[in-house]
Amino acid sequence: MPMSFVRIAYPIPLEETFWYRNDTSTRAEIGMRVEAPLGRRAKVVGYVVESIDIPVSENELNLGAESQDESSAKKPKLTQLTKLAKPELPAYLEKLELPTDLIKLEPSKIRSINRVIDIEPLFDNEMLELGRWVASMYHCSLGEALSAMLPSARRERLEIAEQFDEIEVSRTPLVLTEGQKVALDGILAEPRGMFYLYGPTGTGKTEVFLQLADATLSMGLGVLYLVPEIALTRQVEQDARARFGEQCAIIHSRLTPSRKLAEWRRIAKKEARIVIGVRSAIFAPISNLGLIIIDEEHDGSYKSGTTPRYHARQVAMRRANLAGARLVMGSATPSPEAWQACEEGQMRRFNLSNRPAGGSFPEIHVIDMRGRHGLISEELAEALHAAKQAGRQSILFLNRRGFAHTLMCQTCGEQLLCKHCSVPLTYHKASNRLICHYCGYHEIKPRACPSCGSLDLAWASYGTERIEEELNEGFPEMSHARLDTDTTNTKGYLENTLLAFRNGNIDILVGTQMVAKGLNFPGVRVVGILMADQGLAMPDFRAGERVFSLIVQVAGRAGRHVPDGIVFIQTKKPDSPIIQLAAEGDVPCFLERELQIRRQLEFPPARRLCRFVFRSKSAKGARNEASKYADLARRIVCISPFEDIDILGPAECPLAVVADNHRYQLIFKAARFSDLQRFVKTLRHSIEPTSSVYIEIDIDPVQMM
DNA sequence: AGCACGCCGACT
DNA sequence: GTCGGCGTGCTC
Repeated sequence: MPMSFVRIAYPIPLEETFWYRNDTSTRAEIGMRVEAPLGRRAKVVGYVVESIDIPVSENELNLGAESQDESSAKKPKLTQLTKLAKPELPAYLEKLELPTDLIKLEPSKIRSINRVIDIEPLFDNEMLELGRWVASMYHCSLGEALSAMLPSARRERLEIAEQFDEIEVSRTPLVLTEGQKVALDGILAEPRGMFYLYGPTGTGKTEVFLQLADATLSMGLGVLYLVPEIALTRQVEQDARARFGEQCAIIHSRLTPSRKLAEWRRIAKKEARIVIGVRSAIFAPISNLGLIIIDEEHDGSYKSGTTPRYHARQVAMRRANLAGARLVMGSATPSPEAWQACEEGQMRRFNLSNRPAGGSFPEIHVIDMRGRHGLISEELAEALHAAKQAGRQSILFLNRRGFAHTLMCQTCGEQLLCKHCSVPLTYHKASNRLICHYCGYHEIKPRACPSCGSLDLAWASYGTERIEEELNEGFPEMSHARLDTDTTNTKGYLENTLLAFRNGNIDILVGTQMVAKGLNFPGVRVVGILMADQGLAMPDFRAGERVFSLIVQVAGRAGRHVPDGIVFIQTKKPDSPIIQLAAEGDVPCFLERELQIRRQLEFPPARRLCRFVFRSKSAKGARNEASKYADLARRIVCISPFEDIDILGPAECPLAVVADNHRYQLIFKAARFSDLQRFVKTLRHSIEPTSSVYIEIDIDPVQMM
């Protein structure tokens, strides 16, 4: 009986793959899942990534083996796989090239798989290749990459959607504006390539996307339409089904694993030719891909927060390139990365400026909160009352993603920044020190503000609860409701609150990010952005980018259905260019400024980053391991041709302890991405990791917490 | 990752 | 004296 071996990749943080005998009654094939024993575990699910058939039986093979004495005869007959390479063997066997790691293996160690799980392969060659690329790109095992590509994607850390969806999809094609037409024709004129639709909310990007999808489908090609992680997708789902019918598959986080798998199967069977989905849908097994769309390209949910920490935009570029498909992304607030790619000509940009529906942009006021106490200014309070009297509603938005332990001068709004990294320093009360979480720089907390001399240095932490208190005291005649991830965990709360607000039963809606993109309430007149600068206090070079896009998104939404909308941006940093440019809605100017700063400080996209996080139950263990890597990294940089690698740290992570794990980080910077990748691989292969310290590797990190 | 082996603390 | 803490090592 001929022999067959399969190479199995497991979704565990081990780079190695494992060989098994493929001798179950139903044979395992490449791309299938199998259940096999691994170490002390009786059954682990893995993926078949290679298969070898040897057209001789073990007995035949063993003829040449010197197995006189009992001990070796007792071993399984397959003693010498190496013999296959010997010239005495028949010619057809000589040609057989066995994988070297299989030959080296002691045959008695090769176990058999328990069972084959799938009837047909889940991955074809193309998808396996993509898996290999993901593994290499994001420094994880092949099994981890493949696992992330499957819909059932084990526990894909339940992400709480931070926004609810109001993407409006018209059920029938609409007449395009001139700008939309130019974009559509321009994109269709090129058989492939990357394109960007830039335009404020309401300028009709979605309609262009949909007509592109229509055109692609009618050519018999598949379409992938990525949208941000969203809480309420019913609307998109219905509209998309109405427009594309049964050939449309929808993948979002609220689907049960079994429904996700069902949708996935429909795609694999070519029953669905257009997939609308969140980040992980970038791995949907669509054949003959002709178009990938990334809506709200700047959105952070496109970056995975768990291994492999892939960015859907980057995977999309790879897939589009391999398939010869078009890649079209769009946003009102493009990421600096995408903007730069447009400027450099890697991507062709189309600007949309006219609102087809004829909405108007709201009146925007920046309110200086310096020297004031409380969360709601007199100006805003007055507007809230006026809105109530006019029978209209208000939304108070709080950017709670502020970092509570950042020191700020209460008089002038000055923030204490690291001299080397220009990110806010974090105050550690115990040591009375200000620490930089990028490079580890620290200083004693100054008594007075270095800018204005004020002694009123403090860190502020306000939440949505605090606003509610203030509303209870100052606005007893108005009803209000709070919407954030704390309150929406209760089932039905989100839906009920939204309904009540829409029906006008609530005067003021208080919320975090969640309300930022769901402001399509016709009754809303006043939008208050409280502590608009709070997000700037994050020890993260992307803080400005986030604050900016949030304000612009909020303001842009307000003008859509509210002809007389008023937006109040309350801030202690009214002079901040970020706040000012956001208030003016000057996106190109912001991005040019931001790109210049990034070049000066050598942050992305001017340079590429890789972040290592070392976590361990013991702080010492994590710190030592981080130092060990840092030392080695510095030595490698000295002796190897990795001249332009910068090493920051080790430093404690901004979130130093998570779930009893102490965390330290190292950041590597390089001008050339290929250098960074080679460096990271060299570093990892020249060190013996300590098993009690877990290392997370993040290429192009987005969240640095 | 997960599972067992192995060597130091407070207990029937 | 034992039960059990989780540090350490291994997985075809």
